[in-house]
Amino acid sequence: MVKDLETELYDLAELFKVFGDSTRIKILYALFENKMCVGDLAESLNMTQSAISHQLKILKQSKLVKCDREGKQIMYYLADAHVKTIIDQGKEHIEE
Amino acid sequence: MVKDLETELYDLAELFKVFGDSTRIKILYALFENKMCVGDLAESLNMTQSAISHQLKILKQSKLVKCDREGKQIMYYLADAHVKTIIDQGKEHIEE
DNA sequence: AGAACATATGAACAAATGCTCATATGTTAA
DNA sequence: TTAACATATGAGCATTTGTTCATATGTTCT
Repeated sequence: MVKDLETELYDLAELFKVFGDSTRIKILYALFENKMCVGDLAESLNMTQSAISHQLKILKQSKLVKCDREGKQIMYYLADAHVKTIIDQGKEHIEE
Repeated sequence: MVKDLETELYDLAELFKVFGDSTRIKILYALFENKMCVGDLAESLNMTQSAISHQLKILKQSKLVKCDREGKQIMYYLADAHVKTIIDQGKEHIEE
């Protein structure tokens, strides 16, 4: 799938914008270890269910997380290894 | 330098926020090849000198770029290899 | 010193963003 | 089918953000 450079850089910025929010980073970080449901994420981050759900929607649209329903709950998990790699690279930059 | 997790994740989000803007990504991309002065960046991206200068300030504060004065001009360049690595990882995620 | 060039900066404004609140949707169990 | 639980969603609001405009700062050359 070929895109012109302008579009590619725009999409890149859109992707990083998703990483560029504390709540979303915390969600992703929480999902490093285990998959989690919305309620547990909310409790874990001490935020409302609604706030978390809104952010999960953005993460899902960006294909950073995926989810499966398990009964009443919907379990969220990291979509692929890039997520962790990108965050780790960011960490390295900071820790200098 | 040790930080608690909360702070570390906050700083991470702040870093990615910097990557999360088209103008700044375009600037960084332009600097992949050569160091450039403010005026040339502005012309290259077809934006005003002021707009570019404001964004360069943010990039500099985040230590993503550095600069040296060369006569009347101030040459900007990527601060380190992480910048390119992070952008490349983002690209990989998108190109799937 | 003064003119010309290059960059930085602050205020102001419009657009984007994240949270809250209320409510809708969807699932399970009685 | 109804109640209870789990998640999603839309509108509204306050905050943040990026650009523009005007102007300040800094450098070079005459």
